[in-house]
Amino acid sequence: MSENGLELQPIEGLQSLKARTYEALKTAIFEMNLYDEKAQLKLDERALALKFGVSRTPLREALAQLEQEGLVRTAPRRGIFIVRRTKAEILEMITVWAALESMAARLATVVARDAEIAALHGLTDTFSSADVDAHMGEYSDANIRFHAAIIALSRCKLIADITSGLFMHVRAIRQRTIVEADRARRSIIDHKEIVEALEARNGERAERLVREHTLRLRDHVERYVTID
Amino acid sequence: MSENGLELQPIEGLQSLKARTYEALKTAIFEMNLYDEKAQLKLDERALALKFGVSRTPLREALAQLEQEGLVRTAPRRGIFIVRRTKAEILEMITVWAALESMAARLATVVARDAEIAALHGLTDTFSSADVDAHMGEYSDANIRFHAAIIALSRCKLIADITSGLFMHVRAIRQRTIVEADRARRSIIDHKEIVEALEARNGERAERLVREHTLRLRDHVERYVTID
DNA sequence: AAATGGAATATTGCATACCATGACGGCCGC
DNA sequence: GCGGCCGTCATGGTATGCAATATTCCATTT
Repeated sequence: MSENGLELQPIEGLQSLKARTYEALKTAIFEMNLYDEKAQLKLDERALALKFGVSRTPLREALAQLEQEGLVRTAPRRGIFIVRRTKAEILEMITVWAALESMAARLATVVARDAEIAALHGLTDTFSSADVDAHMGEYSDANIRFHAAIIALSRCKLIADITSGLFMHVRAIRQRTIVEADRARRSIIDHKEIVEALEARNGERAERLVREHTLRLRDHVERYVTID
Repeated sequence: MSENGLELQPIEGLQSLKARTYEALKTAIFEMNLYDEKAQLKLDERALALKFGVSRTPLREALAQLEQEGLVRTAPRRGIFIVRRTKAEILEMITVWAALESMAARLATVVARDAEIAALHGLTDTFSSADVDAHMGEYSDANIRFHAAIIALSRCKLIADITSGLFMHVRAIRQRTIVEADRARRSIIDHKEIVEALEARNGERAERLVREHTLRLRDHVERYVTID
């Protein structure tokens, strides 16, 4: 790459402390939400500042951003608390997801190129209904990428932004969700029907299929997943 | 209320400077976007701190939140810039709005009570197609409240939050939009059909009507509204 | 012994001072 | 005369210190 052999990737290493602290906190909060379950939801500014090796100022600015994003809630003289999503909130997120992805599918039938839609086959055809049980992990990955692909095909950056923000909150639950085999089989069928609708440029049908598919996920979570 | 007759509401008057600065900046940015058109997009931390009578610290925390929200962008040593939305971004926002409000209408057919749906008549029946021309201002208000009411009926707080965030960005454009009389007449008819679908508890139809209604607005903006 | 009030402590909110860095202008050299 | 380089200045980034307030515990009183 570089003429003198030095691996100098476009710097990128030196952002502001605020930005780096923001990212670090985000992942830290995510980790805590995953593993520590009921553990300490209370954070301490100075302890965090010490832990990250920065002053309280950039840390507080990062916290202000996270508060705006709804990940933490700061109570004066009480501490900073990690906001834990209730099951109702998770369900609302999946509902919004359904609305946005179904709209994305509609848009995709208008703006996506044939080749792009055809590429979706690579995320569905590799899994036959038979061997889903054996490769559940891989399928879960392909599942997520399939939905992300549809959103990308819509060319709507705002939908992509909002859904990625939602995904960040939901993935903790999603990983906890036991995806039974029969749901996966149904999912695969759904996906193939969605691809067919996209290829037929049938916006109404694609939208409806995606919506129903995701709303089924919501109902499943509502019935069988327990949070807290 | 209180046993000794004293009317003591929990003070509530004093928020943190950060919160108040945040609100003040938000409205200030909105005002600038409305009137100053091409005017100064560059802000100065110290000048703003002086203007608001606070130190740079709470001001910067408020700016961090606004940056997270996408209203401003801060460039080191260059200044803080008000982010101006492009027309494409506005169109994306209306598209997302269509997706969310149509989903809200669907949800409303399930969870809303009859009385709540009936209350929508108060926002539509007062305007006959005839006298729309005379009371365009009032109609514009009722129009906005009608859509807000549908979202409220869905009982989905997340949809309400996201759409109110979008509205904040779009209203500057919405106010600039010349709502011609024939669009208003069409709009009234649409609204009445939507109320009918809600009363009939026809989720599919309510969703479709709301979606098409809002997507028509998008197409109108795309064709006839110029930004910048 | 229990309850209440006060004091001490701990923790956040805010302000100020300093630092690092990029922009801009002047000066020097070609 | 023009262009490049260097120095100064302006501006956002960071650290630290002080003030305000909530919490908690202990002492005193009933």
